[in-house]
Amino acid sequence: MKMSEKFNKPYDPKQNEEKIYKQWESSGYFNPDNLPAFPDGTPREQSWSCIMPPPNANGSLHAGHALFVTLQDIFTRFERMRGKRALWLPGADHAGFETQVVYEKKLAKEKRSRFQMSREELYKEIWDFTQYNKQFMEGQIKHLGASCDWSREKFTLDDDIVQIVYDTFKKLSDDKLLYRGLRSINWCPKHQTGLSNLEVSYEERTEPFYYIQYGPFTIATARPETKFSDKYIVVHPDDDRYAKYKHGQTFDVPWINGTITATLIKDKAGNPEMGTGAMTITPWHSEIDFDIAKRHNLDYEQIIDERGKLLPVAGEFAGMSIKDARPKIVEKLKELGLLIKIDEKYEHSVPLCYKCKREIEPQLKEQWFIKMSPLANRAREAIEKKDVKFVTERHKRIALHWLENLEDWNISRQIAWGIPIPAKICQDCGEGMIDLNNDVKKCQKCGSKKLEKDPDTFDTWFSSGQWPFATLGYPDKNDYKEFYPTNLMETGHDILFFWVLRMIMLGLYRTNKVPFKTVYLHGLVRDAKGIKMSKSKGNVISPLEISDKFGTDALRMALVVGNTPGTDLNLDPNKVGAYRKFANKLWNVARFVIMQVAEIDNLPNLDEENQIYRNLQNFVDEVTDDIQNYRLHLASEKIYHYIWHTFADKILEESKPILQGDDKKAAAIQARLLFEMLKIQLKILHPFMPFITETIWQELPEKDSDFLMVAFWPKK
RNA sequence: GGGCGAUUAGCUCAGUUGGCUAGAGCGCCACUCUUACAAAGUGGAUGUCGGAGGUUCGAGUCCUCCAUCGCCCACCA
Repeated sequence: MKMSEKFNKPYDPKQNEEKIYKQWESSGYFNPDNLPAFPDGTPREQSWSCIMPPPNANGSLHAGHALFVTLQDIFTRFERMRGKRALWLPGADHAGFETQVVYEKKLAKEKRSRFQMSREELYKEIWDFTQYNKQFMEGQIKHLGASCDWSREKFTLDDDIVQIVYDTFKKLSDDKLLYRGLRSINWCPKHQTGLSNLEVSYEERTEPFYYIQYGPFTIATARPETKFSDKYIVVHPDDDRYAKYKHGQTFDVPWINGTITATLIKDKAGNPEMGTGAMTITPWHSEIDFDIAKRHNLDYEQIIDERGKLLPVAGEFAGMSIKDARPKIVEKLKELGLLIKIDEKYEHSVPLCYKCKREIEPQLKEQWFIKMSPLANRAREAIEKKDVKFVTERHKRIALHWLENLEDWNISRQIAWGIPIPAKICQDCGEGMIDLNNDVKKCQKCGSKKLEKDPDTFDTWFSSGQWPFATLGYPDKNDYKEFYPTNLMETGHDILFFWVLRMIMLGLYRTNKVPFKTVYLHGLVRDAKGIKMSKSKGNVISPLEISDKFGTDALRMALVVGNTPGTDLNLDPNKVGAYRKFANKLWNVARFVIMQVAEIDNLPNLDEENQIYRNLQNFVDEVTDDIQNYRLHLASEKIYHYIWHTFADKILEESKPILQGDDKKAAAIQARLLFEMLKIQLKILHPFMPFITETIWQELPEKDSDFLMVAFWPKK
């Protein structure tokens, strides 16, 4: 036997990785349907599946993507080697709002704006943009070694996916879990769309709190600019200070733009602890106020427009932005003698658009809402019964808590980029009607024929929340029957609420089964110093650059070793460098062992009773147990340590005298031992460092499968 | 206002159900170009495991309190 000439030193990842990936791809083994049978000829029967969280098709991969690709690939390769029909299904997400925001930034750079374009033009442009990104992204995922089945790849805007999403929408309506309602929603004045509660972030601010004379009352507010037409004053029914006034009593109140008639409302929403215990309400721009108005059947009026400017009701202030108007209004209140005092140290949290950080301006809008509590209750039950298990106990607790008091979910978005909501809106009475086949011609409520298509699109999470069963072809495709429920959902803990829990709720709702049996949540990938990566800070580490420099295998190890589930990880290039060294170490170990074997003509059989060999088998069992229990951080470190400090440092060193001694038979036996041990080590390391292990495997003079990728996991 | 996590070598972090004479990588010191490997090897220094109590034969690991940092949740006019 002779060593291949390309078995050079040191190990060069670039020379091998791309080539190996192409070989894997053309082998067809990423597709579970093509996997070879067991050595004794029995076919693979047990299935295992994982759906890839579809990356947003709006940019290149970041370190977080590299982490999930690595983790999921490890599990997939492990299960495949254990003889399962392993399916890892890849996809891409149109990522509605997120993508539109990215695209709007691009437009802004080009001095363009979406408000100068038709919806159709915008949609078309973003479509081309995502198609380009999607392709680019797939190449990057391949670069990271992902052994996913590309033949089953899905996009959230594929026709069959959209059809399933529409069916769910209809079913929710039939089951009375969907309604169209006028409600206060989180409106972003910049992006011109409503947002779900999850898409609002809060910031603690200290702002002035104004005490204003309102007839016989003193009210307190942080937002005087909303108060123009306030004509209801609300106090708690049990507030003694106001016991002398009666519910429904009216007062003539000198107000900002003249005298108005105010009505007293006694409602439990009034908080005696807050300010003076008396407040006026602005139902159009506050959810609480709107709820009060509904309870008492009060009038409401829009004060601020969608762009955050004051409407004509503001009189002389009309057309001004809130920010500009506030000090001027305060000035006028002062002139009118209505301003009593200002508390400068009022601390409260201000709702902001999670993308642009502008203040959310609540607006009343007709939107589609999903009633969450029935869905949430089922999800809680499934989690409590452990139909869905969480690898990290604390995320389970967080999940259960979140599911306890879920508000209804606004799934309407006023953006072009997304799945259009299949509905018509009556222009006369405002009734919204589901219209899957474009055959609703007149209003089901008032009979009017003036119907318009609902211009809105779905919240992107409404469609991605159906991803597991939709990608597998619910309800009748073979993949659905075989692979659903999936085994593993691996994703970032930051989208536990956005995605994971929505999938559990919608999955249970649609299929009566949980969408996945186990949830593994990883943390955020930060930079070497533990600072969150961001483009503005300029500390973004590109996984592709790191991979080019150190090799994908090294990057993968750096992402896994010491990275406990759910905890944030600092990605330090030095750490990646350490695993490049390890790759080189393994390379040289393999060279040495193959060199020894190459000098022997007839290798004897392995002595399976050999103690060193048995120790390795025990070690394999331990590592197998770690992987099965999602302790990749331990498994990877142990394998690293075994290969370097047990096998290379001790076993190989102690073998040298035997190998080079006079007893040729003993040398041959020892060579066989080392060779078999090398193969086992390659196998158990393969899920973590697939490229180098496969490269070495293909240089072996004797192997038990054409590709290491489909070799069988060692066991006693 | 509620909840959660972290605090271990100079730095970044592991340490699964209590058994650790506490580990890894990087960094540091000394010596070695010994044909698997200088992207290496051999040897070495460095820690009252945030603080105070407690449970235990035994605690980095469990309990209580405290301190510092970080995160999440919550319709506080």
